[in-house]
Amino acid sequence: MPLVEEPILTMRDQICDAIRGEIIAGKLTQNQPIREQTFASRFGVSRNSVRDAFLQLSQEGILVYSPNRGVRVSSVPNKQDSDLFRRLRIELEIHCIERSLKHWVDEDDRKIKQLLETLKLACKQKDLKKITETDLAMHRFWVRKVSVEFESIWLSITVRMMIAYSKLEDYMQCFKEHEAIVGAIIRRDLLAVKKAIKQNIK
Amino acid sequence: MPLVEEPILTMRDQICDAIRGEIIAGKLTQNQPIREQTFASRFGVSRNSVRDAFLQLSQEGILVYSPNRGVRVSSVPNKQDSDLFRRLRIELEIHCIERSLKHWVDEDDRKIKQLLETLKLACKQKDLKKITETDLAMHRFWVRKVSVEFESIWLSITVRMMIAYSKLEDYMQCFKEHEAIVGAIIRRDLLAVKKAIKQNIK
DNA sequence: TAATTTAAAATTGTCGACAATTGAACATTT
DNA sequence: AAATGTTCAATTGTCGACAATTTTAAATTA
Repeated sequence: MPLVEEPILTMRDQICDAIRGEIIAGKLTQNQPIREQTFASRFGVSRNSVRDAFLQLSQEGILVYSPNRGVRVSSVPNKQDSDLFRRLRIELEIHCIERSLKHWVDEDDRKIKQLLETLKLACKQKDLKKITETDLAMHRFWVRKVSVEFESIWLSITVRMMIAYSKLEDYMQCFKEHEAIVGAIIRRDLLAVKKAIKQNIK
Repeated sequence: MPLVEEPILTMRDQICDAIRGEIIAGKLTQNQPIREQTFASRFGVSRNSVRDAFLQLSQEGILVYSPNRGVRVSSVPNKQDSDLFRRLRIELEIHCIERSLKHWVDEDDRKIKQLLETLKLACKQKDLKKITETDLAMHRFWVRKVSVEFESIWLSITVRMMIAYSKLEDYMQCFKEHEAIVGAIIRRDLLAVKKAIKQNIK
């Protein structure tokens, strides 16, 4: 039996992750309507399960829900909103990383290095879906380590900023930024972590 | 036809509002399990609609969801978390109020005064459910006026802080704080608004 | 032809039924 | 007696069917 229980991934969560990934990777374009049946068929489940996922993603903010009219991909935030999101996200992540470092163990080092390796590979291969997935997973790691309470707030802020992620140009830059964060974490250099986080979140 | 469309209140939203109200007013206690069938019967709808509401409230953070085990009322955040929530909420609300004041019309003055009157009455009557409802509605007013995008983020932060709202002791203090905010808004005195908001959110 | 009305198809909303899972009470084993 | 296994009731998860609503297309009218 594992010391720390792995979170159970429900069908809903799997569908959410898939749709979120496609949106962030730019496969589903802005304002494009998304049909329940389409995804029900794709995942081989009933519309009901897809509805649950749509509802969750709407609450998350990456989808916009209109009664009787379904959901569509949310629009990218304007500059003013983005700036606020950025400030909120930095404050949240720095808070989380500061707290999580207090209970950081070698196993965490291993996991975060592993994620960094995955990111490196994805950046080399210019695999946008993989890049966004891993990017999200890394940040999620230290947020979730503090509390699932923060995770949903953090996620709803972060996904909005990432809707336009597909416009990312310099892939290796993304890797370097995360390399800086991870390096600082491993050295337990909180100040450097903060600096690296601020440079990455923009 | 109205100039500004009133948002359609779905069955789900109505159920959410009801449950949220009961939690904030302390009728549903912390960690108490909440059954789908209970609320399905109460509202005279199928479990499915209640499930939707539970899911939304889980994403919002006021309920905690465990696969195959349903939902329970979330625990009140610890001091450290509360402090962060407070900072995030202040930053969010001040941002929203600053922006909404730019398009503020007399009709908005009227509406906000009306809400203040409702709050005053509720405080006098010591009607906790009404107080929390109106308090939430007032802040929601200027957040929603900016964008529904912010609303869900703001709500998920705010409801967590309000789980312990039922411990409120001095009712009239609550009214006075909001009177200060509304007064400053009507004078279009942004600095005073900020100050009043900071004093209220704690 | 353009605007309006009507009909249909597509889509979402709600329900009841049943399967899968959990938790609790009870029985069995060591 | 403590630990383990078993049964059963309660609860959640998933599905297909149909109702309600919206969208699209066609028909009608001016």
